Amino acid sequence: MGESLLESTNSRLAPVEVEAIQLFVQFSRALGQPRSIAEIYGMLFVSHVPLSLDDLVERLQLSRGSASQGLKYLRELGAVRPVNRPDSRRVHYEAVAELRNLAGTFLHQQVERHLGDSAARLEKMGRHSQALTGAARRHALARVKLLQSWEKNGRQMLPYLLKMLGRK
Amino acid sequence: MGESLLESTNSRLAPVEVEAIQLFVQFSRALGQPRSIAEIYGMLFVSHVPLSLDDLVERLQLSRGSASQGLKYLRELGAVRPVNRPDSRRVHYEAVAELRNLAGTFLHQQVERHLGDSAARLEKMGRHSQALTGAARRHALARVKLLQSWEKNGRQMLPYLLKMLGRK
DNA sequence: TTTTTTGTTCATTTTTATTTGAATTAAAAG
DNA sequence: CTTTTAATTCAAATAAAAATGAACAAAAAA
Repeated sequence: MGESLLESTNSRLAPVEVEAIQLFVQFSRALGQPRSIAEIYGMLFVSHVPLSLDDLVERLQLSRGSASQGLKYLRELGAVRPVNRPDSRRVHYEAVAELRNLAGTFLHQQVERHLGDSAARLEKMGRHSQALTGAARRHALARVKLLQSWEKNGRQMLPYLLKMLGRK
Repeated sequence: MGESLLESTNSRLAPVEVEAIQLFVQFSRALGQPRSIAEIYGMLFVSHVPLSLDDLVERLQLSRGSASQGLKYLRELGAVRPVNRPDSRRVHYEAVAELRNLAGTFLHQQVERHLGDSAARLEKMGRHSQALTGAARRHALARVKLLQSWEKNGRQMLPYLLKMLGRK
C-alpha cells in the first residue's frame, strides 16, 4: 500500500500542493466524483507549469491507467487542457480555471445523464394511474401532477442556476 | 438474489408505484444517495395512505435494518413525517411533498458536511505558499486567491440559493 | 411481573465503484 | 522497416458503500 497524501513528510509534494489537492478531493466527495480525478485536477491547479501523464503518475503515486482515464475525463469535461511543448514528445496538461464553464458543463452533463428521460417516465406514470380507482387513483394523479410541476420548475431553474454560476 | 422492482410482473406493486419509485431512484443517483432510501421515499410518495416500517419491508422486499436506517435518514432530513394512527401501535409514515424545505435542508446538510472547513484549509494553503520562491510562489499565491474568491462566491450564493428553495 | 410486539444497532456479507497493470495500439525516432 | 517511447484499454484486483439479519432495547399488553 502506497504512502498517503496525508502524511506530513512527503518529499514529492510541497505542503501547498498537499493542501490544494486535499481541498479538491474534499470537494469531489461532495459531488460524488472519484478521488483520483480530484487529485489530478488539484495537482494541475497548483502547479505553475504543465505536467505530463508520467509527472502525475510519479508525484501522485497512481497507476498509468488511472492517470490516463482521469485525464480523459477531465479533458472531456473541459477542466484540463493539453499543452504541446516543443521540447517534449509527451503531452502536458494544465488546469482550466474558469469556474463558469467548468461548473456549467459539469451540471449539464450530470443532469442529462441522470434526469434525461424523466418526462417520459412521468407520462407513463400518468397512464398507469388511470388503471386505479377511488382514493388511490385520485392520489396517484395528484402526485403525477406535482412531479410534473417539480420537473418543470427544475428545468426552468437550471439555466438560471447556470447563469448564476457564470458570474465571474 | 431477490426479485427486482424492474420486473414487469410484480404483484406487490402497482405499475404506477413501480414507475414512481424508479423515478426517485433515478433522481437519487444524480444526488449520490443510496437506492433503498429513494425506494422508501418513492413508495411513500405514491401511497395514498401512510405506511409502517413493516409495510415497506414487505412491499419493497428490503431488510428491516435498511428500512429502519432509511426512515431515520428521511425523518432527519424532514422528507418523511411520522403519523400516529390510533388503530395501530406501529408508527406510520407519509412523504413530505414540499420541495422547498426538502431541497433546502438537503443542500444545507451536504454543504456543511463536505465543505465546512474549506476556509481554514485555504488559509493554511496561503501560509504554505509563503515558503515557496519565484514563479512557483507567485502562481501558488494567485491560485489561493482564486480559490478564496470561488469560496466567497459560493458562500454568497448559498443563502440566496437556499432562499430560492425556500429555506430561511 | 413476564411475554409479546415494535423498532434500532452494528458486525458481517454483498454489491458497486475505483484502481491497477499487463497487453495493446499509435506514432515518432533511428 | 525496426526499435523505442507514449498513451490507452480492459479484465482482474482492491477498496468503498450499502444491505442484511441476528442480537439487543424499549415499551405496551397480558
